[in-house]
Amino acid sequence: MGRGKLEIKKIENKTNRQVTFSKRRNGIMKKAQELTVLCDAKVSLLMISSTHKLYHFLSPGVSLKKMYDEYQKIKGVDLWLKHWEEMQEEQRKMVELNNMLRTEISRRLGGDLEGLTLAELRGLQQEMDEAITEIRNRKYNVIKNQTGTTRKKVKNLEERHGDLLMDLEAKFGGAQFGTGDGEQGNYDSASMYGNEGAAANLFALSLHPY
Amino acid sequence: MGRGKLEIKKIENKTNRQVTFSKRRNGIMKKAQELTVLCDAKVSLLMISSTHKLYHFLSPGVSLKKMYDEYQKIKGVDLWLKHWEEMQEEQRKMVELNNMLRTEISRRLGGDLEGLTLAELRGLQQEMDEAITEIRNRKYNVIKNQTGTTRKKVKNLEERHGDLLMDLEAKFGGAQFGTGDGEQGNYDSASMYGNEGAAANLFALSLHPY
DNA sequence: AGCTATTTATAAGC
DNA sequence: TGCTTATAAATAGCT
Repeated sequence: MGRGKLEIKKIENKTNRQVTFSKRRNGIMKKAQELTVLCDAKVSLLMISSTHKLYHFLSPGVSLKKMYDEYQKIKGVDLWLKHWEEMQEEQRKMVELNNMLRTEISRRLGGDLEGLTLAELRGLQQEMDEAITEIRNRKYNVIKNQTGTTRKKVKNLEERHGDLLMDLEAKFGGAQFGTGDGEQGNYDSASMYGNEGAAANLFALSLHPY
Repeated sequence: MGRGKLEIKKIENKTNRQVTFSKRRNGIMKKAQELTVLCDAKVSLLMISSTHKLYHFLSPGVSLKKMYDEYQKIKGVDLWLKHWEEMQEEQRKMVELNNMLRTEISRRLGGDLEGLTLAELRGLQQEMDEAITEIRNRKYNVIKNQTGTTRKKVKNLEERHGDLLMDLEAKFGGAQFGTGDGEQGNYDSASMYGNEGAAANLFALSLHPY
């Protein structure tokens, strides 16, 4: 209706579209209101414009929630409950996964070993031995790349000392050389080049269940 | 519009009211559809007749719940939305925690070590060394308590062999004796007492982010 | 459910 | 946005 017939397809001119939205919005709201009064009907009308503004009509004496409840009763699906339950299930799975991860860590800290078979224990130990090799390599790598602007000579000494330690540890594959009291002093002097702090708490993650 | 002007007030004649509802219902649905297409708007239209029948229109690509959410956001928060957001926040925290746990495990498998300082690496290695001692003890404990109804003699032999291995490993603090190929056969024979299977997959937890 | 005289809604222009 | 007006659409009352 109007001066010319309008084809029902998206109005590309933005201003035009907004004007038409405004006019038709009022029109449809009036229709909704009339339907409510004339036919004693309950109407809920929500409209969101392309500019994300919301307009709505709701028959007097009804709440939007009641309308949706009726809708759900008739359609047989409780939208809220469905979403709620899906979310809870997701949460449950995540807690479960979380606990598995905690157990994994705990085992790598020497706990939670009771349920494991011999083969499992052996696998675990092997994994950890291999990992320790990685950590040891990384450790010496850090020492080597320690960048101090001063005391370069000390650094070089430590580097050579580090190489020596690495050789020893590689030969015996054990932890004694990396963590014993014997070279504690040497490592601390390496730490002085910028890596002080935080170490004690880094792995203090609580292992209690969520 | 029509043969005569209609006053906007409830139509008392029941049949007439139903007919008018039917006609106008179609009209308003068409209007909603046109508004959707012409103006690129999202429209939700629910109508419940005086005979409790429900009719509705919903713009394509929109869910009723989304419309409702937007409405609630603008009109003020109701309990559902509040709970919903709380739940999402909880979920977010859990994902974060999960990723921290994964990193912890990954580090204990020899990965993700790049960001760590020397002191942190040293702490990590020490933790793992101590844990391995626990695992080793547990391992020999399992061997000792292996309960077989038959082949007791073999068990005893293995027990003694286990003690010997424990002594050796304790002396050198390394993994060579616990995981090398050398005694693989002996350990497998211990496994025969009832702990077969599952070992290979136990620690195969995926480490990809949730 | 059709028909159609009439009322309404609204497109285009200002 | 608001007003005007020519014209398209919707529909009341009837069958």
